[in-house]
Amino acid sequence: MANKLAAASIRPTRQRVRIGQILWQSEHRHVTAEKVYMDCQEAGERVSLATVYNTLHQFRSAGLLREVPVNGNCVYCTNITPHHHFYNTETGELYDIPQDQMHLSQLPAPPSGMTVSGVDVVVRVKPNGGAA
Amino acid sequence: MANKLAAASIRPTRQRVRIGQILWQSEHRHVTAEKVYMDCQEAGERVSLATVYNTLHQFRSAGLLREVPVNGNCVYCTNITPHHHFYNTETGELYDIPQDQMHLSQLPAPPSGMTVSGVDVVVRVKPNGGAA
DNA sequence: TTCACTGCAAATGATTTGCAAAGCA
DNA sequence: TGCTTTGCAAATCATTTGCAGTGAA
Repeated sequence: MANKLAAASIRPTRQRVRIGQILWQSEHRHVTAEKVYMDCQEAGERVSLATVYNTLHQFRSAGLLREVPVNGNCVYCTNITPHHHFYNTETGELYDIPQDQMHLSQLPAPPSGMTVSGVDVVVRVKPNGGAA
Repeated sequence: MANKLAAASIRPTRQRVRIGQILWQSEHRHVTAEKVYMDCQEAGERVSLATVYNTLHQFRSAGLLREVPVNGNCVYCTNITPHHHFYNTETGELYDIPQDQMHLSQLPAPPSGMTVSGVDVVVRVKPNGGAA
């Protein structure tokens, strides 16, 4: 983990290493600052919320995390490979859509003077059993 | 305008009618509550910010407005026809992408028990002259 | 040792809410 | 007239920031 951070030019402090371990300990995850903070608490790690926010921002700036464009709170995705999301509008949960399961063709030309820096596709879904 | 609101089962109060006029007075627009509030002020209309927020929510619930999935503040789009957006990551501005200029194929099946209720595509762009 | 990082708590900004007064059907 | 809506300001919620103490190189 320290190497991973160092490779991204981020000084591997204890807090950052721990947060990194929590983020990438298992499968890809979708987290909020609050969630990471709680995970730290549970892991017995003493980290302040402010530091969690700072760290997530740094990780994102360094390209270690992706921010998912969903209204409301900041949600970060630990999967930085190209992919998209299903967004459960009832619960706010996110599920990955592997890139190869979605095809985007005919990307239009951006406004003049602009360069495309990324594309986010959010497929809104809702439980069909829930509301009649 | 009163008819439009009535058709959506929204009681056409003076404030709502005025807000509606401001929203749909011209071309399609992308607005925040704050923006609408300022427009009201300029138009000499006495409406409180809270009412603007409430009204925008109602209009959205009624399907008269679309919410654009961009992190940060709530942005509403007066164009409710299917379309997508360019998102200027430097300024936060949005530009419509007509539906026919973007093709989405192979929409993957949603998680079991879920129904797709909509798809949002946000193409992030940035000025290419800006930062070297 | 030095400068970056962290923690705390207060500050901020956007949005919501409670309650009394006013408006629409 | 009765019930909905509005307005104001205070309350919330998520996130950021200032500053003094702590830690990494």
